[in-house]
Amino acid sequence: MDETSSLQRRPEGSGPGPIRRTALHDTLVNHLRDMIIEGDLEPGTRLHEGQLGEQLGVSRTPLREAIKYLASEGLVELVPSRGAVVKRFSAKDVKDMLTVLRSLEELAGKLACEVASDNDIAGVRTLHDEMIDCYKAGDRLRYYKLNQDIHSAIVKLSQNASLADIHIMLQTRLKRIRFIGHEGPEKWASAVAEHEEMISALEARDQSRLSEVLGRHLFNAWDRVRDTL
Amino acid sequence: MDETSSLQRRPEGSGPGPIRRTALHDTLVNHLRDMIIEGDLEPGTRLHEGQLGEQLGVSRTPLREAIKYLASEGLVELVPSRGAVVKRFSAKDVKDMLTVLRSLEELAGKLACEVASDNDIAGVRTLHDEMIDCYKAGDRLRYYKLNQDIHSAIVKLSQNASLADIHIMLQTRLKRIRFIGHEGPEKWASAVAEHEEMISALEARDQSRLSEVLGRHLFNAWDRVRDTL
DNA sequence: ACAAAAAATGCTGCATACAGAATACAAAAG
DNA sequence: CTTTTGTATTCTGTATGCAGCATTTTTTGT
Repeated sequence: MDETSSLQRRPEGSGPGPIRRTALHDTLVNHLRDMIIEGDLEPGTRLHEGQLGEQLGVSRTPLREAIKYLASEGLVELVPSRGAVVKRFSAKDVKDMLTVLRSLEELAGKLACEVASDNDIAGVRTLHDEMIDCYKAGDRLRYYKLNQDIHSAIVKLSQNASLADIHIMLQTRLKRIRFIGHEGPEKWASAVAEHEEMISALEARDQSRLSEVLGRHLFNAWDRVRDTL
Repeated sequence: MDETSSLQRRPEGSGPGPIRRTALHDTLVNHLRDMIIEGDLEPGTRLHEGQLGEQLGVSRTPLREAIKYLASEGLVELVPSRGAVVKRFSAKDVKDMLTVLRSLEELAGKLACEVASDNDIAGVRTLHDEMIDCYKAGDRLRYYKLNQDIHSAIVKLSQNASLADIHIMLQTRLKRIRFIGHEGPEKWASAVAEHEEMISALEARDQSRLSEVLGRHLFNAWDRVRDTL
């Protein structure tokens, strides 16, 4: 039982932490989500309850609950009497998602310009500067993460919970795809340029310009991955 | 065991149906969703596994799975060690949802004008005419349902699966609210007028006009329910 | 009589057990 | 050699049982 690592209820006094230990359900959901996003579970793969449960050191019951949760999130598909399989997205699916995402980010941009505080905007600027550093240093992984953080941050500035929810959901579904699409240097440069524009538009609280840039940015993103599908 | 009706696995040869009988999971999810929407389970209510399960004639396991599914849908909230409670939406939450919904419907309108076939548009017209009949007959319940159907139909015309998904999700969350907001005659009339405009814009494939009407329609919808919160 | 501690109750969280469906395999017939 | 049918295995779907946490009630001390 040495290989069945890391997911079961924390054994003992795990630190003096009065920190509310995250429920197993959440842990499982996050873990499975990551496995799907990172490709450990490829699209079309059947989620084998017995095997997967043993592998994670959890019994079938909480595992099934987590799977149902993910099904509602749209990451896996439930087939009656046959369990769950990792959902496969077609090129059109991806394009459709990006279309919606674009619309949502345009909305978020407009709202953010209206309601965000100067302080919040400064926070985004900080993220942006960090990201630029990563770009210069060629640190793709951290760049990628900060990139996403910035988009999420702008959405948060809109102070619309529902918008943020859906945005995260779509981002999650798309993460798998973007994980693949590693664009070349020239496209990367243009993406960075778009980000520069975004920030300055945000700081100027220029609704239409920010909205336009966000839209263009995502449109280009589609252009960057369309071939890889 | 006479009162525990109707949800357990179909007893026997239930018809000669080669129809794939819906899995219990789906049935449960739909049932619980309806109970929440229709107010059988009010916001803040704890979903008592034992009691609820007995009431529905199902054991706790599938019930818990259904609850997790609904949690991901955003209808209930999971509280660690305390089960699930029906989520309560604040006035701002509703406004935020309507803001997003508006943006999505505007997008759907634009797309629909581009890609929908004449046939599909005719189908929406049919629904519309039916709805008008209900309006004239004062049949609020059917009017309400057709109203929603029309909006969903327009979204479907956009042929964007992701858009449709999210739209349904938001509509579901809002159903509870709309269930309450019974507007007066004058507001009802204006809503009908807006629908007239929608249809004619759609038939003319006038993107910007359709988009504008859809947006205005939802804005007014907010105006209609804002006091009731 | 009031406050604090301790016991008791009820519910959730997880694991296990059992039944039914689907699939894979094997044997037999064409 | 192919096809079909019967059987065996495997996995899902559901029920039940047990342990731990939360809350409420009771008891005890001042």
